[in-house]
Amino acid sequence: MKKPDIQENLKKKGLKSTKHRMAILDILVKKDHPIAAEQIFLEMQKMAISINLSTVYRNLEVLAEKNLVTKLALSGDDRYVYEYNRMIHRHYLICLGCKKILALEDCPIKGYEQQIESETDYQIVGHKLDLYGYCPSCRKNNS
Amino acid sequence: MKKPDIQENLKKKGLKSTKHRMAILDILVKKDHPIAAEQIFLEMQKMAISINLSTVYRNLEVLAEKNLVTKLALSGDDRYVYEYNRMIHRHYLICLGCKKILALEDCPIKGYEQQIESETDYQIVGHKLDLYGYCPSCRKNNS
DNA sequence: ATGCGTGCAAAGGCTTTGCATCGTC
DNA sequence: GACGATGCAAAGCCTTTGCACGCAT
Repeated sequence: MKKPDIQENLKKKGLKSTKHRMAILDILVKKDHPIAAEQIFLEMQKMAISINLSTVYRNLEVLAEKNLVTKLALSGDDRYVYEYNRMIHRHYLICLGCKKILALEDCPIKGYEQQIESETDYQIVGHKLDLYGYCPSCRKNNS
Repeated sequence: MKKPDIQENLKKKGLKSTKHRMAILDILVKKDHPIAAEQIFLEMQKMAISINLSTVYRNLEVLAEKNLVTKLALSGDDRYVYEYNRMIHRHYLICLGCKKILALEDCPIKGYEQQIESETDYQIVGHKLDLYGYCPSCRKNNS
């Protein structure tokens, strides 16, 4: 995504376009998997952008509130990870060896939500599905 | 589950049967949904069992290590929840209104894991599926 | 008797917040 | 110029840990 698009995005949501905010969104847009606040912080340092970790958190909070970013609690890591909200329904495949996260785009439970809705009388608004396992290189090292 | 069974369970795993440990297991066995360490702590106080919160955590850790208990990170709550390990594959339906957790026993993604295994060359060892929505009573109050 | 279990207090890690200052609109 | 954004430091929350004491086997 280009810089003007990001600015446009922020404007639409009523958020100011600061260099910090844009850089955070830019980093997230370029990642195809969720990352922790600290990783964003470190990437910004690499990019020679001076920022405070609490500012990262505050921006992530606002961006999540405006639905530009999604905040996730995946197992296997005890902190939150964040990703750019592509408005695509996604699942994750997490390697228990190296903690690498892969995004999966297809969803096997379309019909399941409806089934549960009728069974429980809940209104289902979403779901979270993560797969756990070992990636090819961790499989080699373990066996 | 009866007290002797719990003791037997602990013994088999090489764990001493202290009154604390047995009470924690007993509480978890009786719950049909996962709860936080603090809730266990509070229930024990109600039962007039004096215990320190860190002891609760330490016991949960050992019990999870021995696979008698499962430690879960569900979204919507920023702390861990624990449940007795019934050796049943389970999913959860979490009410976004009142945070109530319902356990679901059927699993819609049996074949999906295999599909992903062949697609990604990962070795899949498990998955986590949670549904989110609003329970009947929260539906009423919101609408 | 030995080693695991416990209480207490303190530390740890991630995240949030208060306050004064700075930057964007 | 107004109000949101930021840095810094401190606090908050959940969880873990060190150490001395107590209890189950």
